Amino acid sequence: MEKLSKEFYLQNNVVSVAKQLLGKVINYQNDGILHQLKIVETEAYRGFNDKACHASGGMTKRNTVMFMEGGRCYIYLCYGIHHLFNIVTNSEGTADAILVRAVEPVNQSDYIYPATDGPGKWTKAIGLKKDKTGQSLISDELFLTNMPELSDEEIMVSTRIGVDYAGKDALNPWRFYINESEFVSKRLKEDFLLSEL
DNA sequence: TGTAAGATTCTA
DNA sequence: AGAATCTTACAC
Repeated sequence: MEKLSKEFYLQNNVVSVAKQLLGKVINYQNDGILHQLKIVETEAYRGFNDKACHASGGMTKRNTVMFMEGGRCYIYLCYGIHHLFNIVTNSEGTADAILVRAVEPVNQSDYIYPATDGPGKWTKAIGLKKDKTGQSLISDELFLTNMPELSDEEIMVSTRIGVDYAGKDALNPWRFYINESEFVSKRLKEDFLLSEL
């Protein structure tokens, strides 16, 4: 499959890119194994005007990579335990990023993996940790491959999980997931299909 | 140097 | 519903 190019990550609408990422495959070379995981759940975080975003208070040591040019990963430690993986998008100076909340193994033999139905779970399953933050997604070690775009009838829209502290911004419908996937981390009763928007 | 708060997960 | 667990950010 074709590797996603720099141009894909440089798009300036992070909410749109979060939708486009559904169905695409994360390829991660680790321990001599090429892990291939299909993205089934994402959340968009906007650098500007989004209190839920780590960059809303400006640049810090942790979030510096979010301000860099799109096409890198931003991985941080959550609750002292979980390594959460984000895809940085847009041009340099704009701190947009997309959290990958759930994936499913591509190959049948990969189902030996531990659970991959949560943002902290899937990174643990393949040994992807915060020491890889800033890593290019156009590298041989870590990259995404393209897949046919999904239709609006297959995509569910939702509010983002665990960001109540963000007040009004917590209401933004910026979480997306593949409805038919068994690996989605959480379903809310108010979620709806993108085609019904 | 001290402290409060997590983009979560697991258990009771 | 509550604990686990520790880095990060920011106040003093």
